[in-house]
Amino acid sequence: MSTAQGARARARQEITAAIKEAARRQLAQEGAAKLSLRAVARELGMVSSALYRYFPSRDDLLTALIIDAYDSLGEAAERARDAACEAPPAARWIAVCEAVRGWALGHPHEYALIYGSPVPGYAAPDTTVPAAARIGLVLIGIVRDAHQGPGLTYLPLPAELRPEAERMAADFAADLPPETAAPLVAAWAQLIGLIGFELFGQFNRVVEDREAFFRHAAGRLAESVGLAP
Amino acid sequence: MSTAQGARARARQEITAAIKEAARRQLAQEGAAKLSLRAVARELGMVSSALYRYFPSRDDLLTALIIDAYDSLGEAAERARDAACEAPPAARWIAVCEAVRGWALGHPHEYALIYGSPVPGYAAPDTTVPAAARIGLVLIGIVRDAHQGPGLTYLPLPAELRPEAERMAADFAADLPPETAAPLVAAWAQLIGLIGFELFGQFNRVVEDREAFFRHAAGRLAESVGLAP
DNA sequence: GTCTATAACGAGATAGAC
DNA sequence: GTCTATCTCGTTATAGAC
Repeated sequence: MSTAQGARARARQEITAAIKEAARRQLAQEGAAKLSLRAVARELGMVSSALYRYFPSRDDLLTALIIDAYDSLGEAAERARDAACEAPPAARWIAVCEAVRGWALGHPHEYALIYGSPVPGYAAPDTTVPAAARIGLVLIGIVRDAHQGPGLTYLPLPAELRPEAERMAADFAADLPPETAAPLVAAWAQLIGLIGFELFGQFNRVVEDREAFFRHAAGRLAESVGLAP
Repeated sequence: MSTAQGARARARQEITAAIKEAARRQLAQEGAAKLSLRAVARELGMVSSALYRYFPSRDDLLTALIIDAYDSLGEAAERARDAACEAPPAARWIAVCEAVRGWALGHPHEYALIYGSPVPGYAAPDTTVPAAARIGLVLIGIVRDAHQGPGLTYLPLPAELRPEAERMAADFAADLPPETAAPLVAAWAQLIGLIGFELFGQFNRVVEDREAFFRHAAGRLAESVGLAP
């Protein structure tokens, strides 16, 4: 009986994975706005109503794809961090940035899904938050290591930012000085901005040697969060 | 006869403007991927084939919207620059950044059109390049003023970035030291990244006081391109 | 209980004849 | 420019296979 349940559960997982895979293909071809359950079902030789056993609605399928993308990106970042665990924090920071860029170049449509324009009529539920936070936690962790180890440099907080900085630090980096909270969040957004510009074509005819440019920018981001060069 | 032609030209311009306005409304509701000439025509009480007198294809309408958006953003940036022409370069830089953010918050769907995910099946033609460059020229101009006036500080170029930096400087900032080229381009991408994160909801539950956070980040971007604080 | 298939709904897009 | 016939879509109700 447990075998039968195991087999059923396995089949269910396989079909779920096949649905998501087909949906990702559709994502690449038509974009998230046009993701359609019927087209996914057609590609799998299923009937559209059968998909509702696996995803209660089209939006739930989208949510699953978003969570998968965040997790895939987070995993790539964590692997890069672990591979560079012997290096000083600034080098580890750069390695993680390059891993994020590498993931984005390898998964452009999933990148667009999570960091591109919102899908009209869709609002990501709170269940996406933990997956979305993974990459942020990796970046915070590197700064934390530097704070507990070789040291962190930071500029004094301007008065107008102090309340917000203290709130941010209390929320997600209670053990770090509040001076680092805003630069960290800004560096995170700026990292994604750099990658998005490359991915979405804004660097065409502007930046040629993208690797060298990005490595340098990532290094300056590391400095901006207080990591010693 | 010249009167008649003038009236005709005026009517044509008015209808063109009405079409773009309706298309922008559609953009806000359905997204760029689903922009359809038919829906635009319906909203205007026209027949879809009549639109082809004004825009040869859906892609041409999209291109016109993109150029308009870049121009609108560029104008906002230029106005902010001119309004702050008495202020020191760093303050002018921040004023321009805040104007860009203000424009984005006021025109989120046009922002998504130019800086968000690419529209599947659409490739922006070269005719969009001059409009897209306007905002960049404003930022470069501020750095140029600082270079010719109060002075600019910059770090030495790492060897691996020198060829690319010299190429970039020769392309769009021949009168500036090559050391500033890469930081300028990076700051431009990072500025858009910051704004995109706020606009697309990544700062939900992370940044509360968005104005203070952004002003601080813009100030640090100014420093990153060598403007004295 | 778990799944797939059929059929249908209301809404909307689309192609082509006229 | 108009009309119609035929597509698409998400979603649900229902029936039946395993």
